[in-house]
Amino acid sequence: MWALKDGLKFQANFIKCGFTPSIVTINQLIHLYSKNGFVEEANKLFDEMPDRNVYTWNAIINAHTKAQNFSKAQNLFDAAPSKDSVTYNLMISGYANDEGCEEDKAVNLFLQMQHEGEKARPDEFTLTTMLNLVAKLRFLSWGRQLHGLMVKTGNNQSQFSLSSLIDMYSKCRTFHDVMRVYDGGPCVFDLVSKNAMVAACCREGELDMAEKLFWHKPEINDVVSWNTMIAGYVQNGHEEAALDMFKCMAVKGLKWNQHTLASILSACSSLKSLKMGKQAHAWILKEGIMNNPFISSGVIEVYSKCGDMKDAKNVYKEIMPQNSFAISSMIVGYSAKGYMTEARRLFDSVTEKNSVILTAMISGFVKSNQSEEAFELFSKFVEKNAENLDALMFINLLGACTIQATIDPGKQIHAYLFRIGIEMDEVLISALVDMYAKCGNIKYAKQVFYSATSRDLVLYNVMIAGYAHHGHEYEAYQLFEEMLKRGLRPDGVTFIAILSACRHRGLVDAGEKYFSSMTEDYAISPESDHYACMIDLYGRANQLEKAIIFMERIPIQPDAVILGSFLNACKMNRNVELAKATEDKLLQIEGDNGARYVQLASLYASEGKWDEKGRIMKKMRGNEAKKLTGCSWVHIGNRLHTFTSSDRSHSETEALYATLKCLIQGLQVNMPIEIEFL
DNA sequence: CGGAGCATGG
Repeated sequence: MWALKDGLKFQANFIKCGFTPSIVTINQLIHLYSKNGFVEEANKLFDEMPDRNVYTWNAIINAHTKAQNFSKAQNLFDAAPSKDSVTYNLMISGYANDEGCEEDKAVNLFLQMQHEGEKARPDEFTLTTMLNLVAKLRFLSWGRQLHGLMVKTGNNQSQFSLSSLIDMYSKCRTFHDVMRVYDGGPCVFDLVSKNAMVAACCREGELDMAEKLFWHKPEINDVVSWNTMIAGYVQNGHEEAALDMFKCMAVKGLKWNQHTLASILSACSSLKSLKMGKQAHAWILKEGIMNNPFISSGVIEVYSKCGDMKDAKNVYKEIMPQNSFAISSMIVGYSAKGYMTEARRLFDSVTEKNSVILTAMISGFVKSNQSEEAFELFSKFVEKNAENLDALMFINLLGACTIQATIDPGKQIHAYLFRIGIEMDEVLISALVDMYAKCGNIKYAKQVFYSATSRDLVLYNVMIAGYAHHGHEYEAYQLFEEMLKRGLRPDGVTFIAILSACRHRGLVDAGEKYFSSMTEDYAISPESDHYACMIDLYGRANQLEKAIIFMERIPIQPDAVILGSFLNACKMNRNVELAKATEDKLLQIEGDNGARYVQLASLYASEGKWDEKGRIMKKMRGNEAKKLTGCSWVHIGNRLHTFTSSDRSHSETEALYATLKCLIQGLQVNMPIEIEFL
């Protein structure tokens, strides 16, 4: 192929001499120009050609699809006197890779192609492009059909089809099929297929396997291989390993790029490492890659996660355009610091609000315990923007219901989900089950759980926790067994749920059985929640001696969670001496947590040791520990009413206290009570 | 003379 300069020279010459080159030559020139971004030049050549063949049409269509001029490309496609597979493939790949929502056009062209017969039969190029598209859309059933067609037409043996199939099955979240393709493939993999396989393992959380593949013939690894591994570490919470790989890349003489830095920024955010984040930021500025939206939002995310909202804002002001993820990071950052006014102001200033931004604002409200605002914002938004809703936002809203323990908004959201026909995946179903369980309706939780077509570990975990929460320990055990039968491997969260089930009824034997099964059968190392559960269990079963022995055997430094449980166990078993010793340790760790002082104070009060209680309360004031005021609340209609102790601020306070008085009197004389609500 | 695959966000 010519260099661009030679092409231009050649064209100038033939114009000067009045010589007309062959179609093939002009086709090559059109191709050369389009590859270098000279679409206008290519167009001119095309327009002035006396004769054209199918290559000519393909070259000019290619020029326009690559320049994202789809209407022009489509017009040329429609006008082309003859079309072959390449003509179709160009259009399909153009629509498939477009950022807009033109995917259906790619699918329609693919379907149209089936009627073309010999002239334009779908080939390996068509099938890999289509696999790429269904991977992007996560349409597993279409992917399977394309795989079938590939096998039928004998197009499943090349490295291209191999990598596309691995990628498609991996992105459609069926690792089982990835392995089938991998095991059925050839002995030798090219680099792209290898990289696709490493990425698939990382996506599945199979890091050991990913590492094994990566370090097999490491000399062929390229920047993509390294980026894949780094991203895999970050996504699986191994930020330190990612940073090691990042440094190692430089040693091996491989150059970092935007993908590398995007993952590294994400690692810095997770580690809350402002220092490393700033170093990455400096490198990014030097390389001039701030215009990449992944990078700019990543930098903002670092500052915002580290709580440095001043610098986050400075960066935010500099970047243009401000993409949704940058805005979202700012809102989340403000919310985490409790700057809800700033968060709201930024949110209101955004003219084009999409679901990413809305979800950030809603999640900010939920996390700062302003569930009412979250609901209000949602209903306001939903009126004018009903099509722009996604699952994550509903998961946040359901989280708000769970925190408030208010079932009515939860039910409304559930009904709404049905009405808009959103895809009910495991995550959404889990959020619904959790909401119903924590809002007190285990029956609905169960119904939703059994309505799910497939159940993953998280879904089992929330259901088991739901049963435990409601004291249905038998159902919890049964579900745990069912989960094992279906080949799911329990994790630490499962055991917290199952141990809680034991704890509620003081079922010591069962608890001990599950606790040892966790460490021995599943090699899960217990965390403080597990230890706390066991101590609580012994406490409730009035077996303080066992709790004491258990405490001594805990291999980790007891933290506030463990000591808190132990203190409760002492309280339940009326061992004030031991409680006092625990108290000192606890206050050493958590001197600023007011709730601890209250816990201690109530322990002494229950023993009638008023002097001790006074001593603790004094100590609390001395340390300026603050306890959040406990409150009760009730949802009526669309309003939330909250009440704190001896609170008379409610607008209906007189009527409320009158009703309360009436209720108390009714209870005292043991009479049926009739109350009319407003 | 042409067309395809792997790595980065809530």
